[in-house]
Amino acid sequence: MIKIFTEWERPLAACRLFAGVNGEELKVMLECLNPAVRSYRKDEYLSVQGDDLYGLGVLLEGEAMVVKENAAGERVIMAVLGAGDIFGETAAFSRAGKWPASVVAQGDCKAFFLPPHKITGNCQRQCPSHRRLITNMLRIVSDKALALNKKVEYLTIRSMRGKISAFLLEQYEKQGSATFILPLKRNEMAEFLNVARPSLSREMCRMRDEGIIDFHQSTIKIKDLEALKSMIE
Amino acid sequence: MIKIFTEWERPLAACRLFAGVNGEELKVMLECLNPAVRSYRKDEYLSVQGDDLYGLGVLLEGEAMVVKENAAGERVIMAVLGAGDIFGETAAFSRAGKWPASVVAQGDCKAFFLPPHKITGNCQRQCPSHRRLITNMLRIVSDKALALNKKVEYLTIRSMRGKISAFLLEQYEKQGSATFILPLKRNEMAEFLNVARPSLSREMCRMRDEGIIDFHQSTIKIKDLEALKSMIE
DNA sequence: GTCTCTTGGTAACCCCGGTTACCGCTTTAT
DNA sequence: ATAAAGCGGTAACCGGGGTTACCAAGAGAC
Repeated sequence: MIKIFTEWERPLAACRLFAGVNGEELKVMLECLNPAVRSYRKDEYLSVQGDDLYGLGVLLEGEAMVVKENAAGERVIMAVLGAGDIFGETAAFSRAGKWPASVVAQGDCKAFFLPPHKITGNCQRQCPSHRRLITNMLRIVSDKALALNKKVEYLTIRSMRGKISAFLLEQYEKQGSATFILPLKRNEMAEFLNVARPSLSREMCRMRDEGIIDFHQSTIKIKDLEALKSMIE
Repeated sequence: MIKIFTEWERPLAACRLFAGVNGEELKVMLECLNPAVRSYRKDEYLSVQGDDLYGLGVLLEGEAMVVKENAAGERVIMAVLGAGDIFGETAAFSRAGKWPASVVAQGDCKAFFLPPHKITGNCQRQCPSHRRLITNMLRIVSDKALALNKKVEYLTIRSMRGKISAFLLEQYEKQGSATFILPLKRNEMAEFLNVARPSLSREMCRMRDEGIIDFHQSTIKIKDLEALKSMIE
């Protein structure tokens, strides 16, 4: 499968699963792993929540969204994936053999899937970096768990102001400026925070009227940082 | 550290970190890992949210609670630990070097901590089972992530009836009988579901009045399973 | 025994935020 | 260019559930 290596060298090099593995070794390992690349169109499902999971997913091209549907049928955005990102990593190595969430293509996508035993098992050729895969996975899954922890933090905030403030503060810290672009549209942001879209609009406008923030479309400006921080309580 | 092995053989054998490692090998590995055992009294903190994390925790004796405090100061119960359970596993192998939650002793406890490099690094003695530790960790952390996913599912249910129903149904499935004992007191259950305690009482009583459930203290009986299931929506 | 602490049921109040519906603006398709 | 779809602000309505406060029943402690 040298084709995979040459055609998607960049996303693979960026993939955290292969972190610390140099080009030549990566080529050897890919032959060893021998994954099958599949193509998807916009809005097509790379995986469906509840379906049997036979391997860890690696996104080579395009953008996809991890979406969780709860018992009430409400959709909650879990993550947005880009080229080189992996998905299904939590379920692949645990007891449950089902997809805990769905992955939907946001545009045309290409991806491949790796059965977990290809990562944890000893490969016949004894690739020197094979062991590296396991420790990489350990780190990836740990980070994932930590991100979920963060998600729980958001969800346990009871008031909407609190959620909005926590979200804006995180974006502010991530982007480093008091004026920044929201990475999500209103309905996506509402979905992420698990609130109703009109309620979100209403509350954000109130906060604007009170002089705490200012915004225009996706451009947002924090005017009163301290007030924002105190909102979380 | 043979003392550790002989004194806590049972909890260590039950510990998922050492799953698949037989007694003799375990003894050798413990000498290699050389952990320091620490004691705690009831209500003492084994770890404090936000503090620097220097290692993965292993509970040898007693019972402890993993508690997360959000920005609003509300406490949310994340898990209850028993002898042989580990904690801090998510944070230990990720980038963040801080405890994402606190661990509080529910009674007198004993525990030890293992720096992550002792698990992922090559040990000088080349213990045959050392590699096993890493794959065990991978599975443990994956399960953890999946459990957090479950937690997120609870939290994304908007109505209180839905939360109560989901919780009772899970207990019902776990305990296998329509009549069972709730593992949490009312205030703990309220904390777990992230709702106010009086509101929980009120709603449970309504459900009783409607003939869906019946209860007395911690003993609860599901009278109308179908009705309960339909509540989640 | 009585005192105190914990646990859990109850009721009144009222606010936050979900629901619905509508409208104007922007983007994309044909 | 015009239609169609998506996005986001606004307003009225009202109910779920948070808050507070009080009380009753157990559970230890002494």
